[in-house]
Parts: sequence; C-alpha cells; structure tokens
Amino acid sequence: EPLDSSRPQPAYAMAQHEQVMTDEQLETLRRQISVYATICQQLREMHKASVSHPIPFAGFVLGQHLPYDQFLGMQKTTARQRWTPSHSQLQILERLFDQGNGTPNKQRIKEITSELSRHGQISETNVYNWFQNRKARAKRKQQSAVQKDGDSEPDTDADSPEDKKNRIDGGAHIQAGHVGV
Amino acid sequence: EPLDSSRPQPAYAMAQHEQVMTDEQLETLRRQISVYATICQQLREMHKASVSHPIPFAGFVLGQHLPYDQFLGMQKTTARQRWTPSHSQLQILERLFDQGNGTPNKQRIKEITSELSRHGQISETNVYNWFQNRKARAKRKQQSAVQKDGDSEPDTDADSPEDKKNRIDGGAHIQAGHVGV
DNA sequence: AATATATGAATGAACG
DNA sequence: CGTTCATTCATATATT
Repeated sequence: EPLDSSRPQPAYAMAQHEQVMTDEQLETLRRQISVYATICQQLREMHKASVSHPIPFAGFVLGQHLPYDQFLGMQKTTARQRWTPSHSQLQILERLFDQGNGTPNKQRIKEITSELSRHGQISETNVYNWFQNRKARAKRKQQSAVQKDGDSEPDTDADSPEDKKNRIDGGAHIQAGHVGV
Repeated sequence: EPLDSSRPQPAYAMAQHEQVMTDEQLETLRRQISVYATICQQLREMHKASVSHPIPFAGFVLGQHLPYDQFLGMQKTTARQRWTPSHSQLQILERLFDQGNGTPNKQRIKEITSELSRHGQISETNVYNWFQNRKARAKRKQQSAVQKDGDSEPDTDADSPEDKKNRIDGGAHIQAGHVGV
C-alpha cells in the first residue's frame, strides 16, 4: 500500500513548522523508510561482495524488511499493533518448542520472555500466544498428514515455519510451475 | 519489479573469487544503490522535518520481494507459487459463499474440496483460506462503506478507500500484560 | 516499464 | 484448547 496521500485529510498547507501530515501518513512514511533502508543495506552487501556469491538476480530487490519500528534510529511514536518476533527470537522459540514439550507454565514463560527481551520487544502474552499457536498448528498439520492416506487433503489452517520448503508439495495445490532464479 | 531480473546472462557458476556478475550487472547494481540511497536520504529528510510536502511519491513500494534468506543465494530456490481458482471453481465458491453463511466447518470443507477437485487442483487449505479471505474482505468493504456518515462530501468515487482507521486499538500494543495461563 | 490493485497465504491475537 | 478473526506479506493480474 503506497502512501495514501489522497484522503480527505487536513490539507498540507504550506506550514512552516507545524505538523502537516496525518499520523497515518507519518506512519506510512516511517515504514517506507525502513523498507528502503533495508534495500540499501542489502544492495550494499551485494556490492561489497560482488564476487563469490552467484547472487540470484531474479528480483533482487529487497526481501523481508525489518519491522519498521525496529528500524535504526526510529523512535516509535506509533507502534505496530502486532508483535513480530525478530529472527533470533524466533530461532530461540523454535528451539524451545522442539525440546520442551507443550506450552510452558507461567513461571517458565516469564523466564523465556525475560530471555527474549534481550533480542527485542516482547511480552509474556506474546510468548504465550506463540506457543499456543505453534502447538495448535503443528498438531493440525500432523493430523492432516495422517489422513492424507486414502483420500484428500491437508489441514485447514496455516502451517508452521519450517514447512516453507515443503509447502507446495505437501500442502496447498498450486497451478503454475515457473520458479525464479 | 524494479530491477530487471531475468536476463540472458552467463550463469552464475560457482566461482570462488572471481567476478560473477557481468559488468553490465554490476553497473546496474551500482545504479540501484545510488538510487535507493538517494531515496532513503530524501525520506529521512522528509521524516526529520515531518512537515512540508504531501509526499508525492506515488506508490513508494516496490513489487517483487525476495525472502531474506533467499537473498544471499542461500538455500531455497523454491519460489512459492500460489493456487488460483479456475473459473468454474471460483463460480462454485462464490455461489457457496452467497448461500451458506460464514466459513464452512471442517467436514463441509472436505466436501467442497472434493467437489471442486473435479474442476482442477485444489486443497482443503485453499478452500479454507478462500472462505476466510472472502469473508474478511466482504466485511471490510462493507465497513468502509458505512463509515461515510454525515461527514465529508462525495467528491471522489469513494469505492475502495481502504480505511484502516479501525485498529483493534485500545492501546493493545506490543506490550500486553495478561497471560492467560 | 512503472505502478496499482486483487487475492492467496502466513500468523499474532482473540474468542468460546 | 480448538477455532476464528484481523492484519500483514507475497504474488498474480490489471492499468496507465
């Protein structure tokens, strides 16, 4: 979604030192900045190591950008409404999930949250939800995998992270065939 | 898709310390870097002085993304393809949506999937997602249609104003507090 | 080609 | 907990 600059908003009169953009616009702007920041970063990387890597040129423009509020030097006035685990957080969570069986109890959640806090914003609720979802989805996935026997198809909900590569083959049906790179 | 991705270039053989990109590619890359760098700079400027312009940049956002890990030529060359309902499938789905109210339950989904299978590849997940999305989007459409209440005037065609003014809000930001265990 | 929109899918959070 | 909602991401398609 580009900036929705067309909106019955308080016109952007040529003010001098006043706020002319709406909060929403500002928010979008911040997002955009973070996106571009990421792109630049990636491009720089690629350039620096313009050797070695085959550098897949298929659409080499940006990948997942950092949550915009995590963007360097951006003080968040308007926070996202939804928590997104950072890479490291996700890694840890995933690891914990693999070993620990089931949803952690309250105490354990506190610990985990505390630990993960060092890798980014996170609350106990987030941790709790994550485990709940992770478990539910893993279960569902397995369930559908089982019945994938005499008949049809997989589950009815989203899947888990590590499926990303198996998704197509095991999960939803696709139609096209071309693959980038 | 900003950068031209597909180009009849010499494959990126597994070189070690050799130049893998063609000069042309390198050039393009440099150009891209400078372009993005400039954009970022401007955005930062604009942000810093969150005043001024209405932000003219039409659609700041880029199109195609490349998953982060795919970026550095890491694993994953499996681009995701997505399912697309065939015409007849869509027709049936649409009909079902109109009559049946809401998302079908698991059993119903199985039936539907089974039925639609005769019109093309499809999975239960696909069906489930379709109903979810269909419902959500119908809702949003209506919602945004309603909120035009004795307020502003009918200037623009006002048909797809993706209003997102309704956040779950209430400050339920990242930091929640309650843990349900 | 650039960009705008439609829509399938992923996922954090909420609900019963 | 199992389900469902809401939001966002990613990609296919349409428009200019």
